[in-house]
Amino acid sequence: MTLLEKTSASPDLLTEDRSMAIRESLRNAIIDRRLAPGTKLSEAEVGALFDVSRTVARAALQMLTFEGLVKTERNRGAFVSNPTPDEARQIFASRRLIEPGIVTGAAERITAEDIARFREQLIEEERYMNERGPAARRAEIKASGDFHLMLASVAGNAILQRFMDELVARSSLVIALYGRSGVSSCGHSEHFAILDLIERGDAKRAADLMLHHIDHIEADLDLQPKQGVALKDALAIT
Amino acid sequence: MTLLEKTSASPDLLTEDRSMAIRESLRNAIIDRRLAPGTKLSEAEVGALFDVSRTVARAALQMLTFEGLVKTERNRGAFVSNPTPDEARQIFASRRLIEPGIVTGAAERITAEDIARFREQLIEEERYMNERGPAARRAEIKASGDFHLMLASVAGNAILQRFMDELVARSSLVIALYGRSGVSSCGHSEHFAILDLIERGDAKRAADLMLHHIDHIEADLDLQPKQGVALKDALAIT
DNA sequence: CGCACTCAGATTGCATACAATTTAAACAGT
DNA sequence: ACTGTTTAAATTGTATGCAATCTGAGTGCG
Repeated sequence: MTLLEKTSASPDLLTEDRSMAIRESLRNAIIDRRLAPGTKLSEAEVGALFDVSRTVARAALQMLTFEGLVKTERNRGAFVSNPTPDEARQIFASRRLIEPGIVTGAAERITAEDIARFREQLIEEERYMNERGPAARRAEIKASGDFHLMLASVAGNAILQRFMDELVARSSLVIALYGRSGVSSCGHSEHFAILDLIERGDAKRAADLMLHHIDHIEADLDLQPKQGVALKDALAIT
Repeated sequence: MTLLEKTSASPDLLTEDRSMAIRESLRNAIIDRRLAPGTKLSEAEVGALFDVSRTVARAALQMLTFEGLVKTERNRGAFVSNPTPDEARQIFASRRLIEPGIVTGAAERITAEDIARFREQLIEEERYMNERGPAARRAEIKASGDFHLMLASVAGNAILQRFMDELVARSSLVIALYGRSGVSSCGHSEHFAILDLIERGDAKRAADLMLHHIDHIEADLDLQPKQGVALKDALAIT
């Protein structure tokens, strides 16, 4: 566990919810892979890092467990999730159901200012795409997810927004684990195209394209159930 | 807070997760309205009822807060959720996106034994429908929700199943709050029809009917935003 | 040399103690 | 009487202590 920005960001109203802040910080660390899947998150360690008691650290870990970013085993502790290929498929199946609805919802309610903000976001995403190195790659995955989250936030359904929060976060984990290549080179242009269709008010086509977009993301994954027979095979070979 | 079955049910493996058991128990109490919306759930009281410390009670309340069945305000405590009409609409909008997918998933994977179980469940539901009294009404709402949950469980997507758990629970609250009449007299026959279509393998029509079914449930609600202008109006009148 | 066992260290589960905050009740002033 | 203030009770937020459990190194035995 190395560098975690302690989010001294907003000392205002939100600040007085420390377990939430820790959750946010760990969440970010997980989704852009500063914390690798399988990493143990001991209560004492997390508490020490953020200068709180185990009680608060524990609460944060519980929340992350609920969102599926962390798996806890009784009497053993909390670990960064290591999604299986099957879980990955379920994540994307869920997104295929929800995101077209998000898009049509967003198309109805989006404003000109929203669109401007989206364009900015997409340009930033493009910047990361053209950079090299693992840091840029992580930032790219994060930014790519943020597009979907922004869409969810303008769709005006808090419940779906929360579901998407979870799904996008877990997708980032999956992409980092199973991603094949220069991931979103194609995905990025699709973001632009989706935004254009929404701007034009063509919700139907935008939703369709979103479906394809999700297909493309999943198609770029290498979801072989390697672990399932690993032991048997290993024994058979030796 | 009156009678909460202490679920002495399974003293076996599952037993060693007390906060989970408490969550389950409170959850049931909330969705069939033994705990009315707005009721305060103090940590000490919950702890005393289940004979655990505040720590464990608190964890249970945190989980319920995450699923939206309970709202907690900082330094004030936890209260049974009192969903607004707007939240209600969001809940049903979410279900409209997810449940057709659940149905098609279930249609692919359902077995003959599953179908038999479903039939049993529907018959039990019918029994409650024909009884009188608030207890039967509560049982009816619960059983009606269980049909949707069983569908989700055979669809084979753990994530969607969890989402449905939350949505169905919150729907029960909404129906109890805003329900107009002999709620699911129509809804029930639709359950049968949906099951029949699934059995025949006609996933498309089953999904369509599910959509209509959700529409019918929501149509039976009285979602006037009464509170929004209540104060202003009250002042204007006097 | 390998295997099982034991025991110490570390970590989680839970209860409890204390500090911070809210609530409402008593009280005083007008 | 009524309003505003003060004060005490109750409740939540957080830290910490103890018991239960797990892990792994060391040890003894085959």
